[in-house]
Amino acid sequence: MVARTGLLQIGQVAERTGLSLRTIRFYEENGLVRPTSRSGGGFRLYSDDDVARLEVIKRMKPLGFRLEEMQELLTLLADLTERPEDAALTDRLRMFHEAAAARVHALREQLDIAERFAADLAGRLD
Amino acid sequence: MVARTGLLQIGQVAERTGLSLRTIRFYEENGLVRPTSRSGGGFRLYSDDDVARLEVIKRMKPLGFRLEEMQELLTLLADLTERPEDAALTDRLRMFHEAAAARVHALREQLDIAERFAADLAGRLD
DNA sequence: CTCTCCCCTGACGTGAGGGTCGAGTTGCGG
DNA sequence: CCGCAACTCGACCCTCACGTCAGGGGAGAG
Repeated sequence: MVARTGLLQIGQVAERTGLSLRTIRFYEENGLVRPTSRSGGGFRLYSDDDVARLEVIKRMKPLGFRLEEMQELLTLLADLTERPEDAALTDRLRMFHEAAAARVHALREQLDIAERFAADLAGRLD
Repeated sequence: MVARTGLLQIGQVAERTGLSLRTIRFYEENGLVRPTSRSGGGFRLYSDDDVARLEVIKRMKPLGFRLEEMQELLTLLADLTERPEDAALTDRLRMFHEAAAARVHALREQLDIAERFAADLAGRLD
């Protein structure tokens, strides 16, 4: 039985987020999400905040950022909620937004090409 | 000066297709596109058909097929133009089309998530 | 001839994970 | 308390589609 402390084991986190155990551990190795604590035996124990962080990463993934960049963006967003006035932070965020917009554009083009190719294939099926 | 035989060196093909030299060579290593011939010194010489083949591959890429699958699809399409009656070929093509449609769907979802995330970022820039 | 490109092969690196393994942990039922 | 199934651990190798680097060869201009 899991304690009602709200801490989850990696398997439960995986179920909740749709990420694989391996992926979650991989993110930790790369400094993206460290579990709040460990059990006596060494099991990773995640807080709701940890899970939220993982879910943000999951939402970022389609943008094609690298893990390193996602890490930067996560800490940037955290810093910004603490010091929203900081111009340097805002500038950095603007750059991320531009990159995201560019990526959205690229994704739209890919979708377009993919749709046309699928239509071509369909045309062959007469 | 390049001979007017219509044969292109790899660099010219790269320029024409937007693929990198490395990528073109890699495709050859994996049996996707073999240059029609070689110069005396061993330079790859590509015909227009070769280039067309590369361009088909480029259009397939957003669908996320693996190189092996692209190769199969390319030969399948070639076989189909020769024997359009063959039911086995048509079936195989139908499977490719289904996979393509699924991938298009997935791409659309990714685009959706990406757009929402970009909008979130924009919202932070007030 | 040299100079300057362009091209060659071969080997190793990278990014984001996936698979597998043997060993240790947890916690329930009895 | 013991047994046991389910869960987890770290460590390792595998994959895919290239990028990158090293060391060399070919083509044509001057």
